[in-house]
Amino acid sequence: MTKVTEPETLDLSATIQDYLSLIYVMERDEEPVIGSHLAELLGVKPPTVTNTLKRMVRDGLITMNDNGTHLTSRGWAAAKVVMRRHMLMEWMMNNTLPWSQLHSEAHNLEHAISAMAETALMEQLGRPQTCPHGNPLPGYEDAVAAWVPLLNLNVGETVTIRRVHELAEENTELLGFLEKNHVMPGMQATVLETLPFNQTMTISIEDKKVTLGNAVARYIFAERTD
Amino acid sequence: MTKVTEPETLDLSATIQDYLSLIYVMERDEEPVIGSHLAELLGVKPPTVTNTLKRMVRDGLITMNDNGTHLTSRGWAAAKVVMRRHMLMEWMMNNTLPWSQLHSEAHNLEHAISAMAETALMEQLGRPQTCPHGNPLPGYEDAVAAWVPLLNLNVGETVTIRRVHELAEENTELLGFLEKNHVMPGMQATVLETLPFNQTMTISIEDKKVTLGNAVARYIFAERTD
DNA sequence: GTACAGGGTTATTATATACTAATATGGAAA
DNA sequence: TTTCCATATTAGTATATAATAACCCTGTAC
Repeated sequence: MTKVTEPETLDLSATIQDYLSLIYVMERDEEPVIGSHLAELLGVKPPTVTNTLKRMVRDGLITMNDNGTHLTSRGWAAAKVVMRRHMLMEWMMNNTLPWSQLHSEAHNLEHAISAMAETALMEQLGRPQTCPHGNPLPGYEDAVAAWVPLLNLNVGETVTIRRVHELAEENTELLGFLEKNHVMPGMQATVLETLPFNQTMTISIEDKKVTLGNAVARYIFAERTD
Repeated sequence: MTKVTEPETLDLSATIQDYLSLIYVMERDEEPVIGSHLAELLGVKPPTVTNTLKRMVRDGLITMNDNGTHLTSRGWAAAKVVMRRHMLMEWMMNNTLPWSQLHSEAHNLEHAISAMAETALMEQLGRPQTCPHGNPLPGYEDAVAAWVPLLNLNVGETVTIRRVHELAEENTELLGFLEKNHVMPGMQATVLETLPFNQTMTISIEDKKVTLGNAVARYIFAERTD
């Protein structure tokens, strides 16, 4: 059992926490941190991002140089707290709201929960290793490492859906579509057809066909069942 | 069953929501709304209150004139939403945190919960009429009208504790003291002694004596059991 | 009547967060 | 080479929220 050594209190605005969690995901996935991408994802204009990132550098949360933009150790620690709180809030609302709405609800709640509630919830929920979308809690990346994007599967393969990536979670409409079609962790799926030239693939879940765009199929992970 | 007609979305900052709930309690209890009291309760300086109240007038949430400061109908509606969300969040955390910490946790969560989650929780919790401290949800003031302040009781009376008033809830230390001494809704209490000259009264709960200051006893309500 | 207390305000400043408009820059396309 | 696109930045402005310093009422106590 990994010892949790993250800061108890998070004296950061909701805005900064939002920046931190996005940068966290990019860094974790070894993607470059691009300001205009942040602007897009955060729904603000690029100058706002420039400005805010400057404050984050000033406050020792990130560094910016030729090497790109990266979290400092302080930034990592804070970002982990935000991510974990987000995921715990998703679990907390799991019996109250539909799966496709957990993310957006938790996105607000994550900034409002105390360290004490975080700790109590972690226990109460049985120390989960993933969120309800299958994304790993900080420190449990290994638990999801073996799952592969649907996009990488071949026709005929049967798998268990395990994970819908954070970046796909940002799109509530998409989540609703996935939920309606049972493209959710735990469901059994078979690849029926791939149409690379069309940028789509079709899978079958519970005897229903679903066609997914490749951009989406890249962000859904499954466990091979061989 | 009263039909709930409050606005679905609450496009107000956490700050404004805080002002609204304090003013709501004052208005509900027919106390005057005094700016410096707000400053005290909110932990800000009076000029800040002046400023913020001006914005609230501008935004049609309150009126200020010779008649005093009062909620508009829009202000009432918004304040009721905030109050209800606060109380629902207290119930939501009720199995996770100790009673004395529900209030401060919910104080943050209340600004983060969506209308949809509010509705779902209301049902899931069985449409409660009070919060875990016994304060009435907006529209259910009648449910608590018969309860009397401990301060009004006579020596020898045995009652059931029913309510710790919102203004007492603001003091987490006090709540901890009350919890430790079982001064909580549902507990049986007997008045042992009143010392008006000393501004205290002593009650007994579960065979333990507790002495309360009158300022506190005024804010704790009980049900007479005759 | 003076003085003080309680309540409230104005004026000024600061910070975080956002915007628009304009500019810079590196590489890819024409 | 010239143009264009993606990216980032600077300059200037706005709003909500806070602070401090200073001042203004209106009673009440003495």
